[in-house]
Amino acid sequence: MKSEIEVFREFIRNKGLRKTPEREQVVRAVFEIHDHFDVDGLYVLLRGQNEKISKATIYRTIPLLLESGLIQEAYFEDGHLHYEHIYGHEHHCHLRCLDCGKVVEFTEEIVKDVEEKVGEIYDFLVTGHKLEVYGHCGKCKVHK
Amino acid sequence: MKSEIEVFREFIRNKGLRKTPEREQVVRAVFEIHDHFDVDGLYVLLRGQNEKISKATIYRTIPLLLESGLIQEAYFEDGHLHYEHIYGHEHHCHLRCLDCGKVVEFTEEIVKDVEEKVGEIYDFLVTGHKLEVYGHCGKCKVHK
DNA sequence: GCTATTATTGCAATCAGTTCGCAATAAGGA
DNA sequence: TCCTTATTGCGAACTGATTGCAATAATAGC
Repeated sequence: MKSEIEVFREFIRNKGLRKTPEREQVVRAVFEIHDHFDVDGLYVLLRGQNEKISKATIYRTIPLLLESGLIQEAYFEDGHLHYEHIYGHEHHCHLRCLDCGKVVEFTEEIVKDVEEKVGEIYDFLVTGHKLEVYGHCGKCKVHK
Repeated sequence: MKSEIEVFREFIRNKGLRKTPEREQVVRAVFEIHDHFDVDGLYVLLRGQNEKISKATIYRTIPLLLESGLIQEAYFEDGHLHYEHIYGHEHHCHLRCLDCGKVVEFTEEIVKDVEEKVGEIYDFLVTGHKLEVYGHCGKCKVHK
């Protein structure tokens, strides 16, 4: 299996774009965070590692990461999008606590069947799905 | 079954808030749109009906509609959230075309089972879910 | 019904996240 | 190595959403 940086380089080359240290630093940072992240989180992480990079460049790199399939949008919260890297990870869904914001990941095979079924019925070439289950976690539901 | 405006009035009363024509106009508009909507859409609709209302008031009313269970967030697109009214509608999921943005609604009972199962495993009191399946619709997949 | 209290509204100012214009820089082909 | 031009960083600008405040109007009490 190719490493994420290899996948990225191949993507960049195929698009006729240029390989730059800034873009590769973003890729590295994204796969260093084993959790959901946002643009500011990446910025703080990279700056903390003494990398010279501007927020504008991170913003400009995100669409490349999405298009290359290395990351995907996870959810919208606190006024901005949060992402997660997906390359090399099996697909998973999110279980979110509406009170404390805690997010648990789980996998559920059966949703694949739903994808297939729905795709056939509505004549879609289905490429993926996003399932978020929400409610109140163990700690928070006590007070309800 | 209570009408949406009755549900809203009851909610407002229980919260000790005031019944105002502006808020009720928003409720009416929301249930007049049988599709996904955003704040600007509501604003344009109401202004087109010669209702005097400010965007600030619509923004301030949205959380009330969410809390009362009349609407829910549907998806984030074009830099802002889109909502849909849910009171009086059976739950449904979305199938979205990544190319043209077309959204089809479908219902799938089996996701209820997933909710229950996941809730038990992770000790959550599950209250709902959001499932979005995406891919390329009949028209758009031709060009792929 | 009238009055007093105070929640709500509308407006404009503000804020936060994101995008964009532009000059300086640097990647990569010739 | 040179040349072309994509990319970067900076700050300004933009967009959606929130907030402070004076004017307004909904309700509770009389």
